[in-house]
Formats: sequence, structure tokens, C-alpha cells
Amino acid sequence: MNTNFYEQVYEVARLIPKGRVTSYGAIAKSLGVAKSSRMVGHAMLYAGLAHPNVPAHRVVNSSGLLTGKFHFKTPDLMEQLLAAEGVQVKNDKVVNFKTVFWNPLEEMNL
DNA sequence: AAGATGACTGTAC
DNA sequence: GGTACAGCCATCT
Repeated sequence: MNTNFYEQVYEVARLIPKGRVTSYGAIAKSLGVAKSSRMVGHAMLYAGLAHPNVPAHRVVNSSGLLTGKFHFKTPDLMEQLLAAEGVQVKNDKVVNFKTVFWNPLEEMNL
């Protein structure tokens, strides 16, 4: 699909360190399309098909809520993966979200 | 071409 | 902090 935009989303998503999470808006903002946060989520749908190894489970909404868990192979997979990386998930929500939050802009600004 | 949809976000109550 | 509403924008029907 020529979606270079998606490629960038995947690239940023892959940069997320293990045990950390980020938000769709943060990724969108780092790509200069903060207003298209929804497109980031849409790109994540393709993540499992176009690019394996894209840790889409590390991307949550601005509240740290696992909004996309139902789009995974199984609804439990997302929190399973997060838990396996040391990210505690409670009630479909990332615990200490502000603490484990990883800002893509930080990496890009280096 | 126009309307509906969605893995979102920010503001308001 | 939870619910409600509006703004945004690519994709699909």
C-alpha cells in the first residue's frame, strides 16, 4: 500500500525499549502528525501483517489503557506480553503509566 | 462523491 | 477519575 507513513510508525514502535510503553499521540507527534493519532492506531492494525516484530502491545492510549487489546490474536495477548516485559497491567490499564511511559521525541532528539 | 468508521485526544461537567 | 462531546483525518462502502 505504499504507506510510508505506516513504516515510520512501525519504526518508532520498534524503538520502544522493553518494559516501556508509549501512546498513539506521542508517536503521531514525533512524526509531525499529532492530529492523526487515529492513523497511528490504524497503522498498528497492519503491524501484525506487514511487519512482524512490531511491539504494538507497547502502544496504548493517552490514559495508559489497552484500547487495542481486542485487536490482537487474543484479547489477553497484549497484557500477557506487557506483563512478560515487566509492565504491570491492572484492569486493562498500565500501572504506573507515567513512570513506564517512553517518549519517542526523547530518542529522536538525541 | 458523500457518509460512516475507528487500536485517539483534549476539554467540559 | 469517569462520562459525554467535539475535533481530526485516512480508509472503506
